[in-house]
Amino acid sequence: MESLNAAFFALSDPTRRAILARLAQGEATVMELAEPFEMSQPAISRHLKVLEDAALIARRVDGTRRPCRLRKDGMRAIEQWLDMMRAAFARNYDRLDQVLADMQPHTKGRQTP
Amino acid sequence: MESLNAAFFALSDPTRRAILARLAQGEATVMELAEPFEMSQPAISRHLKVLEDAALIARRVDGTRRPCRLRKDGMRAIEQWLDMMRAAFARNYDRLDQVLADMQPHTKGRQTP
DNA sequence: CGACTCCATAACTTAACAGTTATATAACGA
DNA sequence: TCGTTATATAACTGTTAAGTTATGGAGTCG
Repeated sequence: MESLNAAFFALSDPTRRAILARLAQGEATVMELAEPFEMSQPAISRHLKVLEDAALIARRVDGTRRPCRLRKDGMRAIEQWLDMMRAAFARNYDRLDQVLADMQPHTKGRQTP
Repeated sequence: MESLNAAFFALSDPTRRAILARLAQGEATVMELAEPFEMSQPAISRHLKVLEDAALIARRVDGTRRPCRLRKDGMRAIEQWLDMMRAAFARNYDRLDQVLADMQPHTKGRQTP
């Protein structure tokens, strides 16, 4: 899925995640979103474009402003992928020995003399 | 927060997601993981390193092989972030009037105090 | 030992990203 | 109309990513 690439990539940036967290509380304009960051407005505009292309936000037109709001499509795509992974994992993970193997702190394996 | 960067970034690549899907079915060596892809072995090794740094996989030592398996830490971090977002969103989005207001670009007046 | 397998690392190239400043557009307010 | 605000876009720069080939080490097996 091509859309997963964009969605996961968009979420890999802390500024963009912060923008999404802000938008979870409701609509906000570009300037309002930019305000908390030590970053130029064009930089924020580009982050917003990344989020929009990932179907994580949508914008509407209000005069000279472009209020942004969350869009759930991108999130849903991610959740579906996670569900799929979880299911596949659970299906093959019933074996207790593998569960136990997973619990060990990441092995360093010292076979080297 | 820092780990979310790495985890989301790791998942933004389709090759890496395919590797994870393969690992959901059980352990696999580097060569086994590389086999389905039209890509050199070093490329796969680097993808594996990205996944490992993101706490999405772990490797163990078995002779000359390095079998990889899924690790749930990275996934869990992502799920927690998604839960947090979902909660924040639901908290501010339950009110139907806001949903409706959000749908209609009705207001054009400024609220500037 | 010597050849072969498994894997990692280095060096390199190409492309994409994240930020900047400067500027353009469009709506608003006076 | 003119100045200001809100936003987008362009052009540029430094950084990082993803792939390649080449190579080397470590373990296995004849």
